[in-house]
Amino acid sequence: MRFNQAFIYTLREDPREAEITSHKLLLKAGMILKLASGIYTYLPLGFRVIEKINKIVSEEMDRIGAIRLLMPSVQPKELWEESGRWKEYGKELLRIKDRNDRDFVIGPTHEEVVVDVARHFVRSYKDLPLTLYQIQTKFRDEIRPRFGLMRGREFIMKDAYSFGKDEKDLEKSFNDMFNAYCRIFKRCGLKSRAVEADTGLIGGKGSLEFMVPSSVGEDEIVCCNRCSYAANIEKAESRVEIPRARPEQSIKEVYTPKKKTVEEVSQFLNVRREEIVKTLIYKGERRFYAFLVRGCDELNIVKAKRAVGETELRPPSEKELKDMGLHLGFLGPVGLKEKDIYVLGDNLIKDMKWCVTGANKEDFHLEGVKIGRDFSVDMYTDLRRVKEGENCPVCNGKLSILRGIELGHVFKLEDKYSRKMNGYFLDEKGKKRYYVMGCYGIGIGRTAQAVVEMHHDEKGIIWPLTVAPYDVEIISLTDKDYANLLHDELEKEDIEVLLDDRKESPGVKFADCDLIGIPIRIVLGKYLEQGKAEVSLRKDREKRFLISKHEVVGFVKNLKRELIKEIENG
RNA sequence: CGGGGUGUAGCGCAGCCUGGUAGCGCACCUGCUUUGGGAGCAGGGAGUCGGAGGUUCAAAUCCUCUCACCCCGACCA
Repeated sequence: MRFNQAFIYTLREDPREAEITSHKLLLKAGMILKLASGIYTYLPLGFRVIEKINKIVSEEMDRIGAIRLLMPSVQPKELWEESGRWKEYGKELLRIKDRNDRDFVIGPTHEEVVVDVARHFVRSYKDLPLTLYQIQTKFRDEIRPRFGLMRGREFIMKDAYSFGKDEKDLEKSFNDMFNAYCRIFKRCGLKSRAVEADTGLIGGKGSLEFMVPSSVGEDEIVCCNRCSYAANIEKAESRVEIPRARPEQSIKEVYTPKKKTVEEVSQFLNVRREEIVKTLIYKGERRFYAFLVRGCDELNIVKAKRAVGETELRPPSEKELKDMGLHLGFLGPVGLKEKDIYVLGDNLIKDMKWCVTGANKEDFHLEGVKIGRDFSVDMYTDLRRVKEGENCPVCNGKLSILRGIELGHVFKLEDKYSRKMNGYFLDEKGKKRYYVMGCYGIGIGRTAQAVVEMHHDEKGIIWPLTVAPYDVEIISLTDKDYANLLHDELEKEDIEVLLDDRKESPGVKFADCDLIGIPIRIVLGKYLEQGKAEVSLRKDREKRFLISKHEVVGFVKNLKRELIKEIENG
């Protein structure tokens, strides 16, 4: 490909809309163009990267026997009513009407459609297990699109769905998929890490996310320094030393004027934060809940939601609090039952013999409160957010918290959708049974951007060869004829080559080459008089090779092979 | 949805406070020169000043409303 034909337009200045490096670079290098918030055109260069990733993904899917198809992105409401998600999904689901006023959705995911496909054809246990996948554009009306392709509203996703006879089939498909994902991210030049995760809206039991550690990641992951334990903060657990408690006392009301925060109360009453029980009131779809955690802990809202089976929890309004006779800053568990509030306690408060709580009365707290005697808890569970430095729940090692970009997610769905949508088959005994399903996603665009985030320098992108838009860029400074010849020869050898044939100064060509990030560069310039071309790598410009004209093609072929091997060996 | 910010040529910005009919750099077009790290000279094209309404002899500039986009938070496979 010649630059003049390639539709490449780079930006000289930083685009104002971008904040993080990978987003800036994708825009500057002319890889993507924004059309609306969270909606992007993949320009020719960016699209080549997408296609490279798609190819790696489909090769790995094919390797584990998954079958590719393509499902519609516009889907009828009826299907979503069958699964119950027409009601559940909320505003993120883009709903549209056709000319006859019939309701449709733009697919944010394809469980419904794929079950519909399977149930049309798969009636016998002999057809199982089966895994179907597609690579397709999806739409989720995200509340806040951000960081370019990192969190778009329209985005390309590989989604796969496995259908099995039983748990054993599911286990096998799940493991195959897990291994495929490891290979995919490795081949893209990324160091991914699988972490335990909350299953969220899609539901089901087992769930692992594939994360790439990065400071710009939107998720927090908890990792053990000793064993392989790793979990999304939403799900993570830990072991905590519980300090020795004070002896039991009788309950006593104390005057605490304007002391609203745990910190203030702790200082004013001279008690440790661990001795205070913090009461957080939330309103769900069904009722009000009180979540009790130690004063030194924070409530993990995802765990809270899971515990009460609510999809949404919001803090009560001032009026709602007032109506219940409660005061922000002086909330406490004593007497909440009478107000018909469901009380949940974090596991760590269960054995407290003595604590300080709000008195549910302006400017007063209670001391010497004892659980069971002074108030009761409807349910104990893990509600707290894990903190850096706590102990690993598996091996007691130290936990650290880092940020990560979620690139893939594998779920065990079991029969959640097949049951609701009557997706069944007949087993060996002719008995009707529901598909045991798994679902597996990879964000393609997000993966592309994560690669940029991990591989760049101050000059631009440094594509790993496996996902680079081109393998080689030729910068021709003198001899046009030879440049053209070399270009054609390389193409003949299946080397993807970009020849910069623009009438630009050398500086511009070098700068663009570094910005766009093609892994191998061939400069045809002053050494051409000696019959030599100059070959260098984007990742290390210090190393340069002067290669005789007739050996260039062979040399580059070798180089490409080596670069690929390097990536695949990690 | 709450808080903050920005909309002026393809991109990045100045002009707005103090109203007088739009400017800079880059990019683009033409010509000549230049050619190993974002070239020089000369000439040129390009803007409903986000939109609507209002105030005024006169609005990019002042007022009201509105839309879009960005950031933080809430939220989210």
